[in-house]
Amino acid sequence: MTTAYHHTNLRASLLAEGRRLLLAEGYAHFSLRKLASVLGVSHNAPYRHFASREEFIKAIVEEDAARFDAALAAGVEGIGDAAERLYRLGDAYVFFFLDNPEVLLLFEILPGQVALRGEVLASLFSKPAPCAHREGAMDGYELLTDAAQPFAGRFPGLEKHEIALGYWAKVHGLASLLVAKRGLLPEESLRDRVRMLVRTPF
Amino acid sequence: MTTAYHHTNLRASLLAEGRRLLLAEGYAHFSLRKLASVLGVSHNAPYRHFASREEFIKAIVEEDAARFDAALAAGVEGIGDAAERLYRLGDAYVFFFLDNPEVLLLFEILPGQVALRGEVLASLFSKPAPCAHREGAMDGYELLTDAAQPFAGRFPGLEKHEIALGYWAKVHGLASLLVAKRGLLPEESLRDRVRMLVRTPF
DNA sequence: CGCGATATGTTGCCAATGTCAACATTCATG
DNA sequence: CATGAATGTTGACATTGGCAACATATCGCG
Repeated sequence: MTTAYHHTNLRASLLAEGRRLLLAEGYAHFSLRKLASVLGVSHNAPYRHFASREEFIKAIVEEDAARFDAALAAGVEGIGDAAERLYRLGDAYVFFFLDNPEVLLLFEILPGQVALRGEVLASLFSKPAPCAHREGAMDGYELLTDAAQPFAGRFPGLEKHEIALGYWAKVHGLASLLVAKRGLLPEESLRDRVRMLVRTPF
Repeated sequence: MTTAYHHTNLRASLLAEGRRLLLAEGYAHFSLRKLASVLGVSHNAPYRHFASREEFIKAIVEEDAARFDAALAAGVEGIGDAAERLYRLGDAYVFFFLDNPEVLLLFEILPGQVALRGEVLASLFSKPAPCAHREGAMDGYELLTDAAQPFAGRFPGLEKHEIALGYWAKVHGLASLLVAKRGLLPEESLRDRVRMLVRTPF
């Protein structure tokens, strides 16, 4: 099989080793040629699988985005109550980045991606086309605003929509800050503290 | 003066034009040589002022960090009340990035910088060495935790420190989300809405 | 004023890199 | 087995970051 020519799954190897190299060397110093040489293939082999360096890095990030999506989906699986679903989504969001801080770095590498990645979140802040989704699917925007509903009365100046935004800003900001600066919360009780913060009304 | 040799303030020109190029071409495709040629100097002229491409980009970001600091400082100038100072800091934080969205992109370019830049914020999440500051200076950490004090009673599970963290996460997240996705809030009432959100207790 | 040190800018050079084109090998499918 | 599609290789080229050596301007100091 591995005839020294066909590398039996170069694409996968490139992605795996590429992620490691990318994180080790940093975006600026990462090079496709180095990657190719590490895998023992010619400097142009990667171009049979990816159109350019840029596209290759995008592919790596896309893999992580899929894992991220899966984690969010898993976090709310089987939860019926709207508010609880929201909280679980918040947990999953922060925990995923705490468990995979390098993914946040990768997300930030791609210009304009910041940390709104993931199919689930994509719909979170865009009013969905009416019923364009599969029926059972979670709709991020409705999920958020529904969960925000009970609090709407408590903050007279704010609409439901804005409460949802404020809430999600907190969740996103927590992930961002906690990853950027370790030690803001004691490591041993970190997850409990995050759960607490995520569940603090607004 | 401008004898075609000495460019009478190459350093400043490099920084100004460099920022434009960096934002136009993106981090990956920005090159010192292109910059030099745009300014009509030799490809090595920039190296008389900056040690490397990396250092050059850092210098650009540093300029913005200074402006950012200034904006934060200006935002709380003359405000005595602790809570109001906190809110003003939140306003200034979000507004600065709304007014200068490209700066957030630049901050994110540098690995590990995320958006905790600025001298003011640097102290925000690090317990300051006791009295290592000039007396009159604002101390971010105390500022935050002091302002959070009144709310501590309302959230039994959370310490003052954590309330402050949650609050700042919201502010930071707001800036991040609003810059990443324009149109989340209506443009005309944007600033008022932000002020409202920043002033919502926790 | 003059002169030397220093700052600033230039030219030449090199290795590393992204990417294209042409070619080679293997695989799959009839 | 033959032939075209995948997959991998070699060679070439322009661009780039960065070093070294050199040129010119500026400035301090006698």
